Parts: sequence; C-alpha cells; structure tokens
Amino acid sequence: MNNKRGRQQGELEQLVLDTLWDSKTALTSQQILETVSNNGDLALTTVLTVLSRLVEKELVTREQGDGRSLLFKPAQSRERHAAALMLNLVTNAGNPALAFSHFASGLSKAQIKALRDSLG
Amino acid sequence: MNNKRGRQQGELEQLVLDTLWDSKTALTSQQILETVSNNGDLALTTVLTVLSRLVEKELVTREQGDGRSLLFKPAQSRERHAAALMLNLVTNAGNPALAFSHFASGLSKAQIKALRDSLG
DNA sequence: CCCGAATTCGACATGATGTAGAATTGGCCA
DNA sequence: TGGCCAATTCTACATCATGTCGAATTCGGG
Repeated sequence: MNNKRGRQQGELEQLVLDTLWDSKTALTSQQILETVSNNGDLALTTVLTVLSRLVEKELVTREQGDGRSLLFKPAQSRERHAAALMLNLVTNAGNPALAFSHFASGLSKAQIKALRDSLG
Repeated sequence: MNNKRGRQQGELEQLVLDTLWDSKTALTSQQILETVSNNGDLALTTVLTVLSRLVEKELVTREQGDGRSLLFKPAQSRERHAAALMLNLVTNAGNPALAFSHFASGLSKAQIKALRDSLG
C-alpha cells in the first residue's frame, strides 16, 4: 500500500517530534510508531526514515538500547526549540519592539504574566 | 537558461516579501525584480509567479496601477507577521512559561527592555 | 485597429517530506 | 557456533512547495 499522503508537508516529522517531547523516556521506533499510528497504517520503516532525517537535522539523538534496538530522544526540549525559533523570528522582525507589541496583544493574561515573570 | 536553483527553499519568496516590507509604497513586479536581482539574472515572470503565490497565501495583496500594471504590497506589516508566527510557536510550546524563559535568555538587554515595555 | 508591454498559463527542475519494500546485519538461542 | 529472526539500513518512488521560465494572451494607448 504505497504512498497515500493523507498528511501535510512536515506533519509526520512534527508528530514524531511531539511524541518524543511528550515522553519522559527515550523511545524505540516501535513505541513511536504505536503513538503516531492510530490503527495499523504506517510502516515501521517509515518512522525509521523520519527519525533518521530528524537525527540528520540534529533535532533528535540516538542511543543504543537493549539488544540491537535503538532509542531516540529529542536533542533539546520542546521549549528550547520553540524559543530558538522565536529568537530567529525576532532577529528578522525589523522593529523588534513593534513585533513584541503585536505579539503581546495576542497573548492571554496568564501568558503575559508568565512572560513578565520570566523577564525577571 | 532554465533553472539553476542557486537558492534555498523559500529564499526567493522571502526576498520578495522583504522587498515589499522595506518599501514605503506598493511596488510593480519590475521594481521588485530590480531589487531582488542584482545583475540581470531572474526573469520577470519568475517574480510574477512568486508574487501570485504570495497572493494566494494572503501574504501580499494586489491593486491596479496605471495602465494595466499591477502594484503589490504586503498584506500585513513585517512585525505583525513575525508576531503571528511567534504566537503560533508559543501555542505549541508545551510549557509557555518555560519557553519564554529560554526565549528571554537569548535576547539582548535592549530587546528585553523593549519587550517589558510592550507588556505594559 | 494594431502593437508592444504586462500579465497569465503552462511546464519542467529540484529539494524536502511521506511512505514503504528489499537487503543487510547482528543478537541470541538451540 | 550456526542460523533464525527481528531491527536497522538502503534504495526507491510519490507528492508538494518552490524556483525558474517561455509561450500565449490580453489590453491600454497611439
């Protein structure tokens, strides 16, 4: 059952990343497959391919597990990742202060408080 | 001289967008071409294609100029755009407070001040 | 009413990603 | 220790977004 492509660009990679981020421990490709695939679609090799690409991008790291199984985990926390991307955006935002202003106006009160607290 | 692809994915679109953002007025495809293309590479139609795709994505709007020329301008400011993307990231950041914390630690003092000010 | 400039259409290339079968490899048990 | 079997790696192809144009169309102005 070759490619059905019910997914959008980058969606599977994101699902795999999210799975790893949601896990407290490193996971095997099997475990990731079970989380990413509801029923029984998706081949294990598909997950493995995605994982190897994520490793290339240094978003995921591999380590040896029992036997010859491999364990995967995120290279950095979801929050660090998000922060890095946000920093990128700010860097190319033109007028950072103005960008911040628009940004802030889209946050909830709770988030604004969290942000203010994080600024010391 | 068909495709050389010296550019990365999304690079030309970004260049065109930046050109529009850097301009105080709406621009013609010609003007955009002159800014985006140093020497004389790039065909005008290439720029037109990119522009039409940006219009589809609602990142750029078109209006009628003199004669039958079209004028292009950004659908929203660079800062609003950046802010929207940042909001997206925060939404999927897991723990926003933690993400903010990492984010803040990557900002310059001046940027932190700007951010704090924008929070009121 | 025709011409040339501006736009629109249609095409093809490439890189990233989705998706998986075939080939390889290396634990581990009989 | 030899082989089986499961896990991984290799190879391949599909699709989509983007880069890049040339050809066809269109229409404002002379």
